[in-house]
Amino acid sequence: MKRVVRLTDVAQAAGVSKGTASNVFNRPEVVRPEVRTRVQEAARRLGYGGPDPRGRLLRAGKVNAIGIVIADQLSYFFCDPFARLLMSGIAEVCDQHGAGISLVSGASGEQAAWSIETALVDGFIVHCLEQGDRLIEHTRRRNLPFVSIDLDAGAGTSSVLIDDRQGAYLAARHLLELGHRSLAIMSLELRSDGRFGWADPERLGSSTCRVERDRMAGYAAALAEHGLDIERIPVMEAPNDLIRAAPHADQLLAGPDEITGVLCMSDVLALAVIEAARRRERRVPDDLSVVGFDDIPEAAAATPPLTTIAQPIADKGRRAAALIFEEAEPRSEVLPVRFVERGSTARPPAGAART
Amino acid sequence: MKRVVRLTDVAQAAGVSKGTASNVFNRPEVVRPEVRTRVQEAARRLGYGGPDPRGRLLRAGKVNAIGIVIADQLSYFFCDPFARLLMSGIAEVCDQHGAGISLVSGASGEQAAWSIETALVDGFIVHCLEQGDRLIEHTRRRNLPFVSIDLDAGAGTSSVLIDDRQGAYLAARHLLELGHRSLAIMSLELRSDGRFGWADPERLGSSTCRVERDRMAGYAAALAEHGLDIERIPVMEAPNDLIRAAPHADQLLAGPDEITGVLCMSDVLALAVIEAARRRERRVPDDLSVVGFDDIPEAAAATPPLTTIAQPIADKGRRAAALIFEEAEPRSEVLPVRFVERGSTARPPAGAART
DNA sequence: GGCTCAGATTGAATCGATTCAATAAGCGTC
DNA sequence: GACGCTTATTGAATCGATTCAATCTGAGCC
Repeated sequence: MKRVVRLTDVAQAAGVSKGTASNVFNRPEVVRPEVRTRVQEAARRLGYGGPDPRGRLLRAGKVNAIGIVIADQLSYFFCDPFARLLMSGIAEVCDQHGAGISLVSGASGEQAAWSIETALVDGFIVHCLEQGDRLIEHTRRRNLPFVSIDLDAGAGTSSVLIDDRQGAYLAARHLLELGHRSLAIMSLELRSDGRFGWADPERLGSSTCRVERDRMAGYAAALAEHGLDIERIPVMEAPNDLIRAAPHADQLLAGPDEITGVLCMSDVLALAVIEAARRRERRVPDDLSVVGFDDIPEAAAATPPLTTIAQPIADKGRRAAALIFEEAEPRSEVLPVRFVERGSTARPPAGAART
Repeated sequence: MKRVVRLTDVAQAAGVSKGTASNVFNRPEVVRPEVRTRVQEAARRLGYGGPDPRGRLLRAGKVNAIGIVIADQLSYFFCDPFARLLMSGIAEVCDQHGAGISLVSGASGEQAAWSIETALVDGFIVHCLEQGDRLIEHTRRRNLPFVSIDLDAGAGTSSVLIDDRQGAYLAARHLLELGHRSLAIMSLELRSDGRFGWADPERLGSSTCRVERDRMAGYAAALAEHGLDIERIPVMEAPNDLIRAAPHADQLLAGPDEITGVLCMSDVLALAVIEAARRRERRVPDDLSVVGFDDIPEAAAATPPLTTIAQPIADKGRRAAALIFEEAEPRSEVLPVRFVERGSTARPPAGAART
């Protein structure tokens, strides 16, 4: 394989200096037309691919792209509805600024650190529920502007958040006001250890993830108002993915107590529960009420349409990207949540109601 | 703003040479523990963010990311169902190779060339229907491995394709065999000039886009077998987007002739037609048959579920990415298409059938 | 012809790292 | 104490471009 053509080679072939050759490509107007064509001629003859961005980059400094870090595989970006909406918000703002997007996966531990350290970007947006602190730490080391989404990055860094506690509170209050007393919680991963299934109270308390902790606290507050103790409520932890959540949803509904309402920490989990209910021939909402969280587009289109807590997902992305480009002082933005009542919740079946 | 800390600064502060400092970060095992900690100490004190990838890159050569070029805005990646599937296939293979993904938009002319020229990637995958040649040309100049999807890039470059002609042929034959004779075509953009609406035969012939041309040829072949001339068939050109296609779908159905079947060049267009039919109170498939193309997940979930031509979209992405990483001789791969009959097609209404 | 001045071209310095041949240091042996 | 051997460290070369002060060129004018 013959060596690749460099700017120097072109300059030499055209009989001009490197500086002039560089100008031909970057400020063609300053070089005499005949010289310009001579250089272009030489470039074509040698098959020169234009100034190598690697060299240029070093001098110019700016990459003109921002990196999005997630804790999952890259394919997650395009499969998960939440991630897609978030990304389209980010992409919108990047389009406006003519910046590119680099996707960085923090999936495998070792790899993650390296991916973040070597990502060629001008700034980072970090989004992840699990593993957040680890990735944030790596990202912070890069000394680049960065914004975290749904992650409390501590002082000195920007973040875009919602009031998860309030959202969860509204969801739980809704079911309680309908008269439900036999509730269960379908939870996202509480600790980043890949263990799913029934979660005991000890595990609830020790959750390392802010989002899950706050939502749990919101549920707890609403329950307490109705004299219920969250530690007495069955909590099932499941991966946020329709397929992998299915067995856990089944297990939840197969539990000993007859549950009349399920509080789900995401719409995807809620849809999994509805699916599981269908398999067990329990009708939603007549036999079982389900509340989601997020309000992804699939929520409104589901049968029955999902009662859920709406959060402005695309806005989250837009705001995060905007914060990167603003280069303003680090600050946190909290976006509003909203309760959306649709068809997946109703009063509990007459027989099951108890005070 | 104080200047950023460089490796040199750290080396100096720790009283070692630049070479040793570099080793501390890249091959820590070769430097004596006490020196190592001394350097790490200095790095921490100065707030050094680790070796700057820009410098490293120049020396090392490899970026460890591939670029995906599209003709649309970046947000298209996350909105269009086809693009999403394609990307998840690409992402899967990238995950396996531990490579990142950079999204490159070729949306605005000027910008496009620059984005491609300056993208920091080891290779390109180009996907676009319109504007293909222009983008391919820019990409080829980079002298990097590249693969085009759905685009005939000519000899010397790899591409992943499907047999568009055959797919379209199968779609048209299906409607014709059901007895439809009053057909219309809902077409993707035939020329990259942003003009939509009724397309005259002259425009059909001069299409600059391979995919559209081949599909049109497939339709024409099936029509010819039943003695019909494609030039006599109304063709409506529309943007491939549920919302922007709506007015064109309306216009198509409002046409003078009573149409009983619509051949759509994509599922998105087909869904737009079904929507338009619903608005005009024409029942699908009883009053109107609709055939799509692509078989996106939404096709099976639609009401009625869409009869369409299935193509292996995620596989296209997987194969394209694989070709990049293989670094094999350029070659073209043609993936299979398959006719999928669902609920959006039926015999034409009795009154409308004519021979 | 000599002088001025604007515009074109040059060439050295720079960006921030990695690499590797050469050197230095440390250690055991005879 | 000299010799070889291993291991650690150094320093210069390199990657591929951009930038800018200095130099060169040539036209216009007196």
